[in-house]
Amino acid sequence: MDKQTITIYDVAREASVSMATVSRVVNGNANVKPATRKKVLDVIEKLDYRPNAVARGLASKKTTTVGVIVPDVTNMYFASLARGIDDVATMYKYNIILTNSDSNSEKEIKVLNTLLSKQVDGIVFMGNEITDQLREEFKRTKTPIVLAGSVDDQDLNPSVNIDYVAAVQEEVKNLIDRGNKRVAFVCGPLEQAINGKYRLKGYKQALKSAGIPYDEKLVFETDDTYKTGTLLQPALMSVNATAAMVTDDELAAGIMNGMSDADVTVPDNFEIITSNDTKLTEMVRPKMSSITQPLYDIGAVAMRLLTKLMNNETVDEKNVLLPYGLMKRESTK
Amino acid sequence: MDKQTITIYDVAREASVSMATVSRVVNGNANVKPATRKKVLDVIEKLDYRPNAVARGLASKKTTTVGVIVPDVTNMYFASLARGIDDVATMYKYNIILTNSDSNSEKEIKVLNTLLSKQVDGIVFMGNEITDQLREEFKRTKTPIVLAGSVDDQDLNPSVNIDYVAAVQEEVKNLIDRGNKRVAFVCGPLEQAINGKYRLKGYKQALKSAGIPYDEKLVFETDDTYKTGTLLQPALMSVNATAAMVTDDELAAGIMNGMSDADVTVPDNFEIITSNDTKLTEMVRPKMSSITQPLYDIGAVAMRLLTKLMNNETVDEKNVLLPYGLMKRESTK
DNA sequence: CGGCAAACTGAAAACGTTTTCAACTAAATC
DNA sequence: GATTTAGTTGAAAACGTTTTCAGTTTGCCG
Repeated sequence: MDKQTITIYDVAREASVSMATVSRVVNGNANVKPATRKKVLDVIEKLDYRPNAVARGLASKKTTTVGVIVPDVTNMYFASLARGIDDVATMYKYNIILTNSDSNSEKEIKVLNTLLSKQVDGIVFMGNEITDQLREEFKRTKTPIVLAGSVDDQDLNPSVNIDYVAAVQEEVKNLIDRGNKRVAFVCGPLEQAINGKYRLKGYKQALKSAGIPYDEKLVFETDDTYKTGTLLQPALMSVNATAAMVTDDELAAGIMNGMSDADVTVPDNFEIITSNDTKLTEMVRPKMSSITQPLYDIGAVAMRLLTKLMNNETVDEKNVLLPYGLMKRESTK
Repeated sequence: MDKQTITIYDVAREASVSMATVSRVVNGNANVKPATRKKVLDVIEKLDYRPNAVARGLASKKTTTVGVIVPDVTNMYFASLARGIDDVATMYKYNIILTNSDSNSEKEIKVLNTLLSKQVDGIVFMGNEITDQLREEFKRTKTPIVLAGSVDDQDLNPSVNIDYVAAVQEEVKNLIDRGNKRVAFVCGPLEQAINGKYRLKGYKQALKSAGIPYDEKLVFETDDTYKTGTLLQPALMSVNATAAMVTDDELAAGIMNGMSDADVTVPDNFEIITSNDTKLTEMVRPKMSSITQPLYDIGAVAMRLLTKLMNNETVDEKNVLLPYGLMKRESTK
């Protein structure tokens, strides 16, 4: 199937110049006489010539395409980041190849390699369990990779995040200060550094500051889904938890609805704080109090950082921490 | 920046064969002696050779990449479709370049052209207002384009949808049968054929069958956002509506919460039916009754259809209608 | 009006594959 | 053992750009 019929050569012939000149005007090179430029431009218009980006990519070794690896676009958290990434990518004339990994390390590696084979100029990676093997692959390539909303406990790659430890610590402290002696920590897989290393650390620190002993029974490791959340009420009650710090909005919404369905009123009899501040927090009743993260900006800043890396500009700070906030809504007292 | 150092030529030299042979084994061509194949494969392994997809694309005129144009990935409806698309794309060894258009016709045209310049093998388009100019661009290219969850009133492009007219008609009929004399129709922009031509038609037909005159005051044209929904309660009350057929889940959630906030209980004093059956319908309280659409499948089937088109296979049905359903939850009596 | 720098232009070599075509080898047929 | 045939292989030409380098204008100065 012929996608493209008109080449730079056709334009050159029609305009009685060389391909080199056509290439120059297409690329906005200054060294072209205005008259020549106009002539070429007219022919381009007339022939409806559209440069072939593949050929261009081969010749220039730049594809103006970046890869984006995301666990699941269907998750609002990642969708927001992806949107931020695409917007600044577009701003800098890049396109994104978006791939879903389902946080499956095998898929991640596979997809990383197909992205590299497609010669992307850079990669934004989201996903929180960075296996040794994946880390090796990261190291092996010269293509810049930045992590967005994702932490690697060994800070090898540039990244954009918020300070998860501090944010969780602060919120859990508030919960404790309000009289909750037994605060549950409901999270996604603990193997993911963001949960097992960072957020859990914040939780423990808050406990410690308040002189409350850490009780493993209060830690609920889940799969981060709404459905799972809805089923958690009995377990939460059985350990006498009166509040929960939850690491995912959908999960938190599930818990909240599970509570309501069991006639446990939120926040009077159970307080809930969630972590991602997606728009879901406002759509649900009661509205969920949350750590606020600039989701869109995390993506946007990550992509901006990547453009610098791709241009070999020096970056002052490799691991960016964006400010977080605490938004009190109706799921806390 | 050198992304790739090892070429097919290096492999050829190291294995003492020609590049043609290496190309053959890489592409699984049968005409290679097993011994040779093994030798080449070993060298590939040893050198960690990874074929350059850009060069391949130039030589073969196939990029194994498809473009996906979406109004906004952040909208769960489109995110679900996108996920379906990506999954079957991956299944058929394609990658997707994902771009957000914000339903802006200018952006759509621009993005379409950059996708074509990148030589994508096909395009999945989502967006409901297909301007004449866009339609022209569609016609001009030989690259196959399929519409997913999007209708063009002139059925020029292959598409995958549900029968919006019938679905809305059926739901509105149910509302009327349950005694609602004044059913509002709350929708996104009427210029979008899916609203102005299809859904509205279903609404009118239901009215007509029931012998109820069409009242323009009951039609609320909005921008499809949650926020707008929350503000709609007074207007809805002022026209004495007792139920609403809503064309977007977030919008519907907004309306519902707006009602609750004004102490109008749903469904006792106001019934709501929504249209997209995203997971939001279940997360909100009361859960929203909805037309069910196989969102993921619409994307998946669209992509599958596209693969056929890209292979020049004959397709039996160009405009696919997937089955819809009606899911009663708690926002209707 | 000769000379020189600056501005402009073109020829041709990359870029890393696929693909065609011809040539070669080994097996099969008679 | 000669001939055919099928199975393997390699040389080289595409694919559509960018980029280098050398060459040609042009404009300006004295």
